Amino acid sequence: MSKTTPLDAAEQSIRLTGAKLTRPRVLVLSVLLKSERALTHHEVESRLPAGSDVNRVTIYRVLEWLTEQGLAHKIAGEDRVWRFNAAAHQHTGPHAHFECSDCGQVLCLEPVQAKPAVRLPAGFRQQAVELTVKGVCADCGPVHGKSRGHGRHQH
Amino acid sequence: MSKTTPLDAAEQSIRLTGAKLTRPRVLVLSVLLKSERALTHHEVESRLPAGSDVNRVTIYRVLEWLTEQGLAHKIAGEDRVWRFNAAAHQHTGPHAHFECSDCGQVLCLEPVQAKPAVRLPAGFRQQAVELTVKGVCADCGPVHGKSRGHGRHQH
DNA sequence: CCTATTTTTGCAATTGAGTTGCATTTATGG
DNA sequence: CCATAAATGCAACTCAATTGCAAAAATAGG
Repeated sequence: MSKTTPLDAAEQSIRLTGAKLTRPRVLVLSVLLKSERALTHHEVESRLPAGSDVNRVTIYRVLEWLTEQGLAHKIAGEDRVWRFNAAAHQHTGPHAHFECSDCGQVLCLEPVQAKPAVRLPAGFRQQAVELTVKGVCADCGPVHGKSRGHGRHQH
Repeated sequence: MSKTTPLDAAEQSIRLTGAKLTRPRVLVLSVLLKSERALTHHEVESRLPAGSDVNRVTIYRVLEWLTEQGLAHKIAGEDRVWRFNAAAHQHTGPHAHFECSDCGQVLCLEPVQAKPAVRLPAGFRQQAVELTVKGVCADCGPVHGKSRGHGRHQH
């Protein structure tokens, strides 16, 4: 009953795509799997095991590839920076994200039940609905009393 | 009962801010007012009257300024390009956008009635909800029968 | 195990939206 | 008309992301 580590999970998922199993792919995917929120390219880079020495461009390409394979999900934030999260965290149906207007962090929210019907102009075809809640995350918000000692802003 | 032109409307709105009434501001705002959809910086630039000769940077700055003044609204698209539309088109309440996955065009949709309640994690504060419908716009969609003769894609 | 073949990587250079510093010009108040 | 604060124009810059191409893996087949 050994728990599967993110690394194992990553390796497994990548094998299933039929493409080559490479170190950068495994490492990047396992970084995504370990995070509960969507990560920027830089965040992924800095969370790679020390000395992994994976090229910047390779990270971009792996991230892109993971998205194509459906193993990751790509989110455009207000700061024009892509963020990625592992598809394991994905919900189907209408997708909801939270975006912090202070630090820019993005995370997936529970799927919404009441999918609001939107009226599209004639000739328009709907493919997906995305709901983004903007606000302030716990780290950036006003600390009333509790004083959690971190609050690292990213801007 | 002479109809107010976009130019007049633009001039009026800008006067009301109390700031200087300048040619670039009037021209840019009137371009936004004339468009029913959100425009990128480049679209604004190319729609300025021939020979207006307004600097690229000035357009950025005017667009930014209009947003600060509440005269325009800034939207981040999947293609990491800002789009702006005149605030006259704005609705209050939960905001809905349509984004074409083909040409990237963004436009405002009628406000949604059923604001879906989303459950945020503890410590998170909600400021705004934005609903984005992704799909294919009339110009990019399959032309079944009608054959409208334009369909200019932008990618 | 070794080699052929195809993918991936790494590196360097490039793109393109958006920004900044600073000198010059312009709108407006007196 | 003049002073002056505010905008503009210009050039250079930032920074995420992309591209071309040669070098380096990863699998398939022997």
